[in-house]
Amino acid sequence: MMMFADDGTNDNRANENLKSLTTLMSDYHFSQPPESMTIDCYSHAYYPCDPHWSVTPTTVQNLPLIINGNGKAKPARHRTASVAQRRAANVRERRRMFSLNEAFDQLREIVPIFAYEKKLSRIETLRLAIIYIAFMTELVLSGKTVDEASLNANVVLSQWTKSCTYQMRSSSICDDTPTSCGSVID
DNA sequence: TAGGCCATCTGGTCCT
DNA sequence: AGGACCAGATGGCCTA
Repeated sequence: MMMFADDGTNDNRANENLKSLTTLMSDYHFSQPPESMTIDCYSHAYYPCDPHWSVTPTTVQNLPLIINGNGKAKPARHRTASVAQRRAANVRERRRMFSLNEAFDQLREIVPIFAYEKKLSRIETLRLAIIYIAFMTELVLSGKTVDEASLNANVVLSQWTKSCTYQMRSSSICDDTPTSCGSVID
């Protein structure tokens, strides 16, 4: 369920998201739950009523035990969130994801791409960043002088990213590790 | 039309 | 108790 209007282009998505977020910060706007849902259900229509959530506080005496990572049993946490609290959590989550996407945008500006006319997806950005870091590390460890490195780095890096982005697009050469692209410093 | 990508909602867990 | 973080689920949009 899309809560926001989506113009369908990546170029405008960030601005649209920013506007949507700004709107949400000042005036919550949520779709209403279907009439078929009970009052105890939250606005999200995908989920049925969860007995572990309640709009009214209750005791924890009758809650089921859950086993945590240490193998210890403890009472399931009874969430006594109101609809307003759940919606506030949704807003926080949207804000968090917006922040995450901002960081991805910053990373896209840093990672060099020469042959990629399309905006890098998040996973492509991460993979290319990993490879880029490996490349620069290898450059430093190669023992070349600063002048040699600066003289050759752009050329080598350009050729390398052209190859890598092309192959990344057509298949998944960089799926595994940075070393899968091989050494680029000779 | 299938698959990839993304935004969003949600509940669980951990931390303060 | 509440917030941050995370992963699963879902639906919309876009592209090959």
